[in-house]
Amino acid sequence: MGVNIKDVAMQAGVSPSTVSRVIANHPRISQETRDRVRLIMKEMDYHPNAIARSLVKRSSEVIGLLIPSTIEQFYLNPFFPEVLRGITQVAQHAGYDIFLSTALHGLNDVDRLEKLIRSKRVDGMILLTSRTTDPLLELVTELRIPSVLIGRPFNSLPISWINNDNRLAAHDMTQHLIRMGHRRIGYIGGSQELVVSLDRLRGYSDALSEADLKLDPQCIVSGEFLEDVGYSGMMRLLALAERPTAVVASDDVLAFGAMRAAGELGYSIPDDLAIVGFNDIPLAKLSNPPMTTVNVNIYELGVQATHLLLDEIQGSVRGPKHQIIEHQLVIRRSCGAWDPLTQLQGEESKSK
Amino acid sequence: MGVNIKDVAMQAGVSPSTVSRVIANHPRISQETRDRVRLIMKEMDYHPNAIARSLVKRSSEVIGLLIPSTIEQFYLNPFFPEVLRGITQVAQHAGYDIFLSTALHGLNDVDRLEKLIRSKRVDGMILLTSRTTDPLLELVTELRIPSVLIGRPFNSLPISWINNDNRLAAHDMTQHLIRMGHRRIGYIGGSQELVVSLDRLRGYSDALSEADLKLDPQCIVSGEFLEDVGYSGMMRLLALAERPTAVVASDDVLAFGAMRAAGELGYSIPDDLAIVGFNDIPLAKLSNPPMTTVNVNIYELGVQATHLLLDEIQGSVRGPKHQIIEHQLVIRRSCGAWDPLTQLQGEESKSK
DNA sequence: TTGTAAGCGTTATCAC
DNA sequence: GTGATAACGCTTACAA
Repeated sequence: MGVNIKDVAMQAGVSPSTVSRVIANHPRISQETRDRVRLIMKEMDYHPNAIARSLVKRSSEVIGLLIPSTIEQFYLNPFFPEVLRGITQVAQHAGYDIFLSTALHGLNDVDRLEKLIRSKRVDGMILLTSRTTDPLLELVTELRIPSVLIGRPFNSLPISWINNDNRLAAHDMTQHLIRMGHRRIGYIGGSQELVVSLDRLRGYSDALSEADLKLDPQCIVSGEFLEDVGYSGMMRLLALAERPTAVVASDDVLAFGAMRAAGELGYSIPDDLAIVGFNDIPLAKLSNPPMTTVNVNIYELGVQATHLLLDEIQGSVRGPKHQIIEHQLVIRRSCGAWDPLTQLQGEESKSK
Repeated sequence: MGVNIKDVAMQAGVSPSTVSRVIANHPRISQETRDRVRLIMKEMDYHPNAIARSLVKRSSEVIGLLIPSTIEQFYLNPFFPEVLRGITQVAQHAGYDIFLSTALHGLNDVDRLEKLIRSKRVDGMILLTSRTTDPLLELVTELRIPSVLIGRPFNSLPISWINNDNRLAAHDMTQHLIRMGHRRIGYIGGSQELVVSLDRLRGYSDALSEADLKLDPQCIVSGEFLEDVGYSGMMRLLALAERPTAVVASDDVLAFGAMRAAGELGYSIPDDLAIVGFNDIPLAKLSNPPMTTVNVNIYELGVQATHLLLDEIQGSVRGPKHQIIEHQLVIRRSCGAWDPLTQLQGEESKSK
């Protein structure tokens, strides 16, 4: 049905190889034939078959993205579209397409990933999270497929990664609350299996001990990165005999849930309770009051991850590379540290 | 490097065709050889090359998703991840993967789409929006590739689609405001090129004329589905000599922006101003006050679109099919019609 | 500068 | 039941 390279060749009175060379912009081809073949291609409305091309070139110009199987958590968190936006931006520019691995219902993540890679449909992988024990990470290093992790491996593994300094960010944010006079600070975190959760928790606890505040396990709750978890976590914290006066949530979505809980119970933020989040998702500035959070530059994480991956695919790097993306504390009103002067300079004040 | 079907065949002492049949679960194959081949496949850690398979079968078991070129607008609106969630859920179950078309920076949408389809990398397409004149829609019908539109074609085209009754939904929502006593109601809409915008605007205007309220063009502003547009749109409405007492935003993201503008100017919602949105994104219930909106069942749109597409790909349907997904008004507090009684029954009250 | 021919790793069509 | 063999549409030595 479709017109193929042979048809074009025949029509142009050349061989298929010549057509192929024209497509590939091969240098040693006469301007005349090049023009003629191009014309015929247009006339016949020829489009190369990418599948056939991939088969012989053993590369697909496609980047794979593995969506963790905890699929709802992922899609409901605005982190995902934002990092995807960064990834597509760079991929698009380089002529790469993106493959979302989702097939094979019932198989576990490892098998899904192995199948995706071994089926040769992608040239490289971007992994969107890392866990303390992470078979996916082990698999990609074992299969030696170009890959980049957004996050950091818990154990040392030969894989490239892009990350924030999550410990430092959480430390700075907690310290900010301490400096504002808070002495009892709660923490609502994501799943303890996720490395990012541990790093942020560590920063929180580091800041407390630096200030000679004791770490009370009662003040720490954790679950998935879901709004409901923030909600119920906050309920628990507020039910404590000795209530915290400030709460660090390790994700804006958690902070939203926390604010909702506090609001329903009649607490006023930030007067009765300071709440801060993490990530600076687009809606963080729209909450009421606007949320103090950490801008981790999600988009930039996606961008740099893709650059790193493309470098690796194109063989221009040897060995894994790492990169830390800057973060900024974004002080808005939910922490109670709103300085009207800064409002004159812009909509929000960024420190660090 | 990788082990292929020939290697397996040799090792198992059979022909490649036999191995292929084992993979395909061909019925006429002896249990004995089947078991032996399976064993060898495991031992050699063989994984079929999907590319080679696609080439000969002329199908990829991949669904294409075209991201409109106004990429930011898309990613920043939670509609996207939510519909993607529905799509992946069904695709995954059917063993299909998802391809996000993003490549070919600089080419326009039409060329991108044509290239994607003609390159044979996808078996079918899901289109995420429709415009009043939409070359993409024309292209997919012309190329006769299985496709489903989420939305509806503006002009009659032989394409399957899934949609809400957007006119009715906007009508009902506007009517709801009218019944609450509002006589001057503003409208903040998405781009006029989008069919969904027109349908919702139509519902709004229908409701007004049914109530013998005149349609004032001054009261209607439109732009992209971006928070900023809601913000500036609201500013404009509030600057009118005769201010509206209620505003219908044709998207929750617009409504968020509208609420932000009203908040900054010191209006209290819903006391001074009622604001309602559209779509019921996850964060709508978290706004302050919680947002009255229309639940259009985004996830379900994705699910049904994919079902329809798979039916079409698998050839089990002839001719385009259409389907309307139910919507529900979700009455929260931003419209001022909060009935404390309903709070006892659940977190929100749904009518219709 | 261009053509010939041998793959790339599968599946499908015949035979036997 | 199983095995040759010919596609699928393209790229790339190797020749010319």
